[in-house]
Amino acid sequence: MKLATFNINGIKARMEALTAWLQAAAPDVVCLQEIKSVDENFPREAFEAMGYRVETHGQKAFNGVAILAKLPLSDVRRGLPGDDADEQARWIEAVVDAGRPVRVCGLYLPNGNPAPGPKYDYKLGWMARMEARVRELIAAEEAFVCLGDYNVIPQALDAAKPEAWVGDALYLPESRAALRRMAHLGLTEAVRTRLPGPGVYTFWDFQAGAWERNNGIRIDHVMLSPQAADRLEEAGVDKAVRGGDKPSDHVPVWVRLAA
DNA sequence: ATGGTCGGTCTCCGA
Repeated sequence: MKLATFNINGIKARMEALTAWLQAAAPDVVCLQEIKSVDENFPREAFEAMGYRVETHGQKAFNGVAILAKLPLSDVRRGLPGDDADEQARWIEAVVDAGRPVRVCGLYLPNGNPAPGPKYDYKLGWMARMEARVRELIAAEEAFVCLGDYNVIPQALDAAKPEAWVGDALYLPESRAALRRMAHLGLTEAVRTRLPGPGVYTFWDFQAGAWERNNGIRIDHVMLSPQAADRLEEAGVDKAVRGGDKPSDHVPVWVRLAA
């Protein structure tokens, strides 16, 4: 089973690039971030015609996540638990009903800039809530995968110019420590394991010729529960997508799990 | 060195 994550930065603007990649890469499951659409306006029929079930958790103009799956989905949940006042659409999960079921959690972790400040506080609070949900799922001892745009650069080797990110919310010690805490609960970061780097990036800014200069960072991650990590066969980053027509600033990241 | 680009929408904000 192939599972992928792709921050598309706007579904309307990305239909051509996204459908072309889906045809070529043929993931069984893909988690999308920054759909920037309410659920009613998401072009679900286009993906259903390609054989995907579609589950969205959107909002107007910003954020928004979705799961597309060629297999049946059950227990679909929208929103990260732990704060009923949080209206930002950044979390969706569902169980993929394969031969051996896998729970898929699609996430768009807050950017957090500028730091310090209320946006950074929200980021760290969100990560604490995610850790609480991960603890619940670990305790259940089921296979699950948390894929998405984490907006965290784990280590210096995950940035072409780490010195440029000092003081940024994506690279501050507290952000990296919060990500490490989830790893220490038993989650395996798939791309780190299979492509130990350096030079593996998933995001290149639209500005300042970042792509042409290969000034990238690795912030889109796939974290595997112990039961999912047992089944990890392969992980990859579809870097070439960044050089296509009307690209997102992120590229897809994927894993293949044994059936 | 420092300005530069997108997407969605309301003419600026978030990234």
